[in-house]
Amino acid sequence: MEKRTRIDQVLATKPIGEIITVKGWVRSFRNNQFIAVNDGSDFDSLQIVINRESLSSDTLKKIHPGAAVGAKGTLTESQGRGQAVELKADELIVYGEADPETYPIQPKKHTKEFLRENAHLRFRTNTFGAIFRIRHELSYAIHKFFHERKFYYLHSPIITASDAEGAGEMFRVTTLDPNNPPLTTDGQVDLKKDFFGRETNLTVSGQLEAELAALALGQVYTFGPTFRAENSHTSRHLAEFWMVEPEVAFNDINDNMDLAEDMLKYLINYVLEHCRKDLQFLHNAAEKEDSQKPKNQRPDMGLIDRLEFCLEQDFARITYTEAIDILMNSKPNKKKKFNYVIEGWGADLQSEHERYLVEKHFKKPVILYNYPKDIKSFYMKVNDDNKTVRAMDILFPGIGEIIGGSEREENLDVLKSRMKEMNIPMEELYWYLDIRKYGSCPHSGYGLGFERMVQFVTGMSNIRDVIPFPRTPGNASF
RNA sequence: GCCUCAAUAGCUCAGUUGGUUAGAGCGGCGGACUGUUAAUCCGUAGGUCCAAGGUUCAAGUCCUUGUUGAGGCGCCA
Repeated sequence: MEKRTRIDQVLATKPIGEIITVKGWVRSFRNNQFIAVNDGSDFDSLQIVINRESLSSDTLKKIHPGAAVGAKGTLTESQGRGQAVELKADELIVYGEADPETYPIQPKKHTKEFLRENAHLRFRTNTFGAIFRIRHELSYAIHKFFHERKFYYLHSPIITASDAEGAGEMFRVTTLDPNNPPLTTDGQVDLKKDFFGRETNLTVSGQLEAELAALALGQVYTFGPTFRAENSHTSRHLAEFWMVEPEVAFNDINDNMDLAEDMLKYLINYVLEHCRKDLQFLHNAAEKEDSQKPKNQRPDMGLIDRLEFCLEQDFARITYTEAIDILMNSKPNKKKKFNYVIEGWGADLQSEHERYLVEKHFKKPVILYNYPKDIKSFYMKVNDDNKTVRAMDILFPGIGEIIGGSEREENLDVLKSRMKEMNIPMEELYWYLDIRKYGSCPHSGYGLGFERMVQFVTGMSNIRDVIPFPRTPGNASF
């Protein structure tokens, strides 16, 4: 059969009267006559109208949802109502059958949980087609945003030797035989005999490496997989996820917040402009689902309205201290409705507090900054008050923390004493300290959880539904 | 890691105080149908009630343990 024309092109250009060939997968077969074929290039399918007499009954029997087909014929204006054009097929080939007795994706409503167990096939549904097209556009938009601003894409290593970052539990990387590892004379596993001659792990963050590059290239960003061996069971955690980490020399905490807010708005706007059909479907599907819920659990806004609202609003920017004041004076705190009642300054904010600030008090994205130094990482710049550090977290409705970042401590002595306080081994991170020794300067950066961004933009409540093959504790299928 | 809930047909679920042969919708299969929109109509098949143990005359239903899933918390992005 001839080369195919993509269905998105057919629908966009509508070359009526021309003979074209399309190839894709059957979504439905109606009235023994109409085949909805989707090739993934567009949310919409193309209706193929077959001539039953010209097809063998053998071929007809093979047309079922999920089958791969090719059709050649004349594009015509549709006589029916649901579509502008359709393809009158003269030839139809079934490339691959899909036995309806066993094919799990039938034209009916399936739950997200069921489709998650069939993650290899869920791309063929409307919902996941839309999600993964949007995921692509979003990752493209990230590169576009940074490229337009003269950032360099830095490929930070996946395998790292430092286990000193304190960013979470790590996955060990080894080629040693677990049943029979080489031992030292005192009976310990001899890591000198391991592949790299030392203990290695999968990266938990590209930040430290990004800092090295930023202090020469000026502004860089990483965008790659990140691994955390935390035993997290929530709808917003994965063991393998993708993170975007810009790092900019000479930026202070305020520049950092500006960059993050600009980026988030750019991404939201990009998706609104480029993924309209997919977004509209997800918007409608969510609306339908929400209408089943009790009134107090329904969101105030639909998906698209929520995204547009985010674009129009300046994000609220408040210090940790101001946040504590708001929370101390809040109804749920006074009435002890919080599981963790805020007693005073210094308390770590729980997700219920973050959710109150974002969803009840401000009702828009919130940037919290200047946290107590005791609850934050060693590399964050200590303020003059010597009590707080220039950390910032961006909180989104429904998602929680979507970005975490800071201005970095560029003063060698202060950094060293912070590392000492927090038991971070300095010898191992000599290269990180060298940056403060030679040509140190103020610099800032943050990490964006890419899947959390996809979650926000698609309105998916579970992070496992916005990554093709989710890795979570006890699950690495596919 | 902690807490809560769930598991019944391919899917989504119902199944009363423990009581005869386990129910529906969708999907499947067979048939009808040349303007359908997850088509419709008629007919039909389909079950190790998550697993193991226990209580009982009797367990889908009660108890214990385990497995898997969902939600919440912590860790964070």
